[in-house]
Formats: sequence, structure tokens, C-alpha cells
Amino acid sequence: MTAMQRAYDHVRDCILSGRFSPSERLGEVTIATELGVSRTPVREALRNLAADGFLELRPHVGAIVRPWNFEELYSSFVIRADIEAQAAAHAARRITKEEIEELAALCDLMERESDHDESPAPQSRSTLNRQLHLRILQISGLPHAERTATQLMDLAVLTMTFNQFDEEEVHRSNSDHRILLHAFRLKDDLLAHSVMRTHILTAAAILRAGEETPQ
Amino acid sequence: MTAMQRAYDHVRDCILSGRFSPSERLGEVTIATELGVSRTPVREALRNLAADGFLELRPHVGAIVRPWNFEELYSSFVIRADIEAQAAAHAARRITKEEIEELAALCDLMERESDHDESPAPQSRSTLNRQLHLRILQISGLPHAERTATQLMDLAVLTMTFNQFDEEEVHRSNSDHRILLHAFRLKDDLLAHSVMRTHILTAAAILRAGEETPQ
DNA sequence: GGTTGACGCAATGCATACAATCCTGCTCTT
DNA sequence: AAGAGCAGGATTGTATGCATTGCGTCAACC
Repeated sequence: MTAMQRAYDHVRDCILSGRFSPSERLGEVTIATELGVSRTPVREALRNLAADGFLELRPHVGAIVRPWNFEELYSSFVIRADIEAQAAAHAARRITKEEIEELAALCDLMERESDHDESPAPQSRSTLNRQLHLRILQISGLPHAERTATQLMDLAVLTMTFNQFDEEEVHRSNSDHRILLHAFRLKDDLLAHSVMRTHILTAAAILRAGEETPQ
Repeated sequence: MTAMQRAYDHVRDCILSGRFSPSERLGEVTIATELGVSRTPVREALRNLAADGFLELRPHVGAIVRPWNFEELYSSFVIRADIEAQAAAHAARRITKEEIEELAALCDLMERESDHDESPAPQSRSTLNRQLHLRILQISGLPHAERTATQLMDLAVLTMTFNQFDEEEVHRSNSDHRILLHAFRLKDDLLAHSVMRTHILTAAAILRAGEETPQ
């Protein structure tokens, strides 16, 4: 583990946990002394975080935590819906039997976990979900889809920790995955496209519902 | 102009002009001495180029020029088509009269340049085209659409220099822009979506045609 | 002859020092 | 009292030196 990676993870975790509030100014020296490393790896980590959309760099001012209002987050889902739907359609045409079994195994794991009401690892589901979506993006054979969608996905994890699905919504999500697998088996690219698009836009709608009621 | 920016532009131009061939290994010291600067800004430039998709960084090995086969490039167009179509639809609902006039002015410039057969600046059209698309992305109010689409667009400029549109194709492209503006005036988001999607997929098809015949 | 091990080298990773630039608060002036 | 100018400080930009790590090569052993 390099010092840059440590700095990256540290700042990222601080942003996600709310220790660094939005629009807060972060200096290189502050973080460097906090971690006991030099400015060089910290500087590099901040650049990477900015490239990944977590920070905004202002020369001679400092890195400020990117303020992520609701519109910002919702837009990432809208874009992801298009990209991943397209990827699912491509994947449906290229997927092999072995890859289908691989995805099915992931779905089994997720459903088995949902059955146990006392979920041992609360973030396990989101990890498995990420794996599933990532694998489909890889299978699609659209390298840029993989790049951009994973960026948006990791950025969305930010709020997923605050906004948990309830039991009914988890069930629906699992059902979406099953239908998607069905579409893959049939090599039905139109169905795959539509299911994936609905799957993500549904998540966005749930997010919107959870975000609008508290206010 | 910082030294990092100089290094960034230098390496980028070398990649685009073919001076650095794909899969070539680039050392930090090589470029640093070539430009007469220290390793530090070069290092930072290489990171940025990797973040923008031009390079791939391998720890303790070096930066290698990302091999961009045809599939890779084509996939960027497919993704862009979806993103920018969605952005156009959103823009159609939010655009103001002033912004429409602004876009119309850009279209006028592009068409006026097309009329003069002796185009003074060969890359002027691609610059104007970039401005037009970027402005629409901004108007869409989807920040992530702007981020991802511009990344893909800049990456695609790479081959646009080798693959020029002929007169007929330029005319068609201008016509697309005009219909898009028409859709904006009518606030017709469906039309805007479809026109933009077709516009980009057409460019991809032309690219494919130009790429398959030489072989 | 093929394979595995170690050693040397080259390149990156990191730390520190210095320079340039910009922001900020204060003061002086109007 | 409000605005402009200036000085101080803080932050980033760059250079350089040392530490670390992976890779290639050569030789020895199987």
C-alpha cells in the first residue's frame, strides 16, 4: 500500500463519513501532517480525487469538497441508466454460458443474504451489487462504458450508505437481476436494455422519494 | 502557463501526432529532460493524461500509451450518443431564448466557414463543433453529463484529425444542428433526443466506413 | 538444455527545500 | 464610511536528492 493510496482512502473516507463537510477547504499540508507523510503523495491523491469527482481543485486556494446537491446526484443516475442499459444490450449479444453462470452465482449470493433478515454485513449487498454491474459492463465489450459507469457508481455509493433500501425494494431489485439474467440467456438485447434502464431509474426514484420527504 | 500544462500538452500532442506509438513506454526523466523541466510537473502531467484516458500507468514500470483499437473508439461514440441525447432532451426543456440565440450564432459561424471552400483554419470547425456540444451539455443542467461527455469528446478528437468529413457529410452535420435548434425553440425534448442521437451515431458510422475500407 | 535463483540497474515513490503566486486583512486616504 | 493599495501570510508550483521496488540478465544448478 503506497502513501498516495493511504491518503486517497483517508480523504475519501473523511468525505463519505461527513468529517469533511461540503465546501470545506482542504490544504495539502493539513492532510500531510495529519497522516505523517510528505506533501507529494497527498498532492497526488488530491488530484486523483478531483479526477474522480470528489473534490474540486482551486489553484492557490485549496481543494474544496465538491458540494453534491440532490440534482447532482440524480443526474448521475440518469446518465448511468443510459450507459448501463446500452452495456446490457451489448452484453446480451456477446455473453457466454460460463459468464451467465458466473452472474447467476452472484445473484444467488445476494438473494441468500436477503433471506437472512439479520444481515451479517450491511454493506455486503452493495458490494455484491457493484460486482454484478461491473461484470456486466466488462462483458459488454465497451471499455468506455466500464470506465465512466464505474466512476459514477463509486460516486453514488456516497449516498447509498445513507439511503438504504427496505425489504420490498431489495426484493424488487433481486427480481430485476433475475429478469436480466433471463434476457441474457435468451440473448434478448432489447429486454436487457429496458430492464437495466428501469432497474437504475427505479433506484433513482427511490432515492428521490427518500430525499424529498425529510424536507 | 505552468510547466505541468506544457508537459501535458507536449505529451498529448506527441500521442496524437503519432510520435509516441501505442504501447510505447514513457519514462518521466525522458520527457523531463526533453522539455528542460523537473520530473515533478511531468509526473503530474502523466497522471492527468492517465485520468483522461490517454495513458495507462503501471507502478514501477512507467506510463504506456493506451492502445486504442477501433472497438475502443467506436464504443466511445456509442456511449456519447446516449449521454448527449439525454442532455439534449433536458436542455430542450430548460433552454432560454438567449441561449438559443447563442447556439444559433455558433451554427452561423460553422456554416459560413463551410461555404468558403478554402477553409482558412482546418481545425476551426472541430473547435466550433466542440463548443456547440459543450454548451448544450452545460445547458442540460446535468453536471455529470458534461463531465463524462467532454472526456469522451476530447478522446475522440484523436482520430477526427485523421478522418475528415467530406463536403456532403459536413452539410449533413450542419443540417443536424439546425434541426436541433428547431427542436430547442419548440421545446421538443423527444425530437432533440433523437436528433442528437442520430447526429453522433452518424459520425460513428462514417468513422467506421473510413476505418474499414483501408484494410 | 531448460529452469530457477540472485544480483544489478533503472525507474518510480517519497521527502524536503525553495520560488512564485495569490488571497486576506489592515491601514490609509478620500 | 467606503474603497483602494500594500504588506504579510498562506498555498501551490517546481526542483532535487534519497529510498524503494520491480524487471532484466546472467549464471549456476537441476
